[in-house]
Amino acid sequence: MPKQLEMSDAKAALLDKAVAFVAVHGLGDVSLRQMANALGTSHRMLSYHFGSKEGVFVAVVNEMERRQLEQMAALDADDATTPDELLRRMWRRLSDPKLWPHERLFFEVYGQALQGRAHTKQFLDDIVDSWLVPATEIAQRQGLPKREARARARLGLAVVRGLLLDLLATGDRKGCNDAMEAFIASLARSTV
Amino acid sequence: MPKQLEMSDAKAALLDKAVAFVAVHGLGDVSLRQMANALGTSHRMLSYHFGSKEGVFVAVVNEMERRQLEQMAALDADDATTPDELLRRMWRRLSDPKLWPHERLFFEVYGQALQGRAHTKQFLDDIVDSWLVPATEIAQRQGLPKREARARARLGLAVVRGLLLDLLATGDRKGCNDAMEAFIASLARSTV
DNA sequence: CCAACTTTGTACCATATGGTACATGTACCA
DNA sequence: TGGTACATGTACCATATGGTACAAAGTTGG
Repeated sequence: MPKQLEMSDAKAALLDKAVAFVAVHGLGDVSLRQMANALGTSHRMLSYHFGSKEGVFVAVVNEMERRQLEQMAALDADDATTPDELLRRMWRRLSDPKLWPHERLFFEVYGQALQGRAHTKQFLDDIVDSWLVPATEIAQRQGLPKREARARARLGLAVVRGLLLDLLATGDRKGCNDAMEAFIASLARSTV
Repeated sequence: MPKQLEMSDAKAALLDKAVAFVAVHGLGDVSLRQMANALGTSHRMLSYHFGSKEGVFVAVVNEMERRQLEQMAALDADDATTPDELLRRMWRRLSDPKLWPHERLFFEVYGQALQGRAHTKQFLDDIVDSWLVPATEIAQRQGLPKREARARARLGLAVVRGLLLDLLATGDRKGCNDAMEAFIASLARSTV
C-alpha cells in the first residue's frame, strides 16, 4: 500500500526518514533546516515536496497514524483468542522499549492536537474512534450489549494509554505490568 | 502559601495571568512577545522577572503542578469515604469542562516532557509519583498488601488519565462516564 | 538529439524571535 | 531632601526561520 496515491519515491523516502527523525527529536521545536540536515537534504527540498513546514508535519503525522492503524488491524486479524489475551498481547507489544520513541511522539502529537495545532486535525478526529470501533466489536463478540461493550472498550483503551503515559514517564515496566494484570484480573472477575 | 519564597506581587500577578493565558493558547508555539501582549506587559518585563523565555515556562509549569497537588491534597483530606467514591469524585471534578483548558495544557506539557524539553524536568519527575504515593496509601487503607495496592493505584491513575485523554479529544462525557462506571463496577466486584 | 518535465542547488528576502544596553520612572526609607 | 533599589520603557542587535525566485542539472519520452 502506498503512503498516498501518487507519491514519488524520493518523497516517500524523505517521509520515511522524517518519521524516524521526528520519533527521536519530537516535532515541537524542530525547524525545517534542522530536519533537512538530519535527513541529508536541504530545507528547500522539504518545501518542494511537501509544500511547507506544516505540510511536512501533516505528512509525518498522517503517516504515523497510518502505521498505527496497520498494526491495530494486524492485531485484530488474529481473533481466535479472548479479549483478555488480546489486551495482554497489545500491552506487551506497546510497552516494548523499542517502540518508546514512537509512543513519545504519539503523546506529543496528542498534546498538540488538544491545543488545536493545524497539522493534527485528522489525527485528533481519529485518535479515539479508530481504536474504539474495532475494540467495541471485539467486546461485543463476548455477548455484551452494545453500550456496555463500548464502555468496556473505551475503558481498555484508556487503561492502555494511561499506563503507557506512566511507563514513558517512569520507565517502570514491572510496576506498569502489575497494574495491567490487575486490570485484566478485575475484568475477568467481573465478566463471570 | 506563596508561589515561591520571595516573589514580588508584580511577578506573581504576571505568573497568574501567564498560567491562564497558556491554559488557553498552549505553550507550544507561543513567543515571549505574544504572551506579553496578552498579559498586558512587554516581553522586556517577562525577561526581567523570569530571566528568559525558558524561565517563564518553568515558572508556569511549576505553578501548574503546584496547583494540581493542592487539589489532590484537598481531595485526599476528605478521607471518610471509600476509594470507589473517591475515584468517582475525582473523575467528576476532573471531567468538568471548566477544567478542560488546564487539562489540555497538562497533556501538552506531558508530551513535551516526554520529549525531554528543558522546562519540564521537575514536572516529569513528579508526574506519576506525586499522585501514585498518596493513592497507594488510600488503597492500603483497604487492607491490600503494598504491591497490590500500588498496582491498583497505578491502574486508577491510568484510567483517569486515559479517560481524560479520550474526553478531551472526543468531548463525549456520557461515553467516558460510562467507561469510568464500568471501571468502578469491576473494581467493586473484584474487591469483594 | 531534442524538448518537456521533474528534481535539486544557490542565493536571497522579509519577518519574528530572544535577549540586552541604556535610560527613565517610581516608591520607599533615612 | 536625597538616594537607593526596584520596575518599566525604548531601541536595538544578531540570529534563525519559512519561503521563494532563479537557474542548473538530471530524467524521460518522442
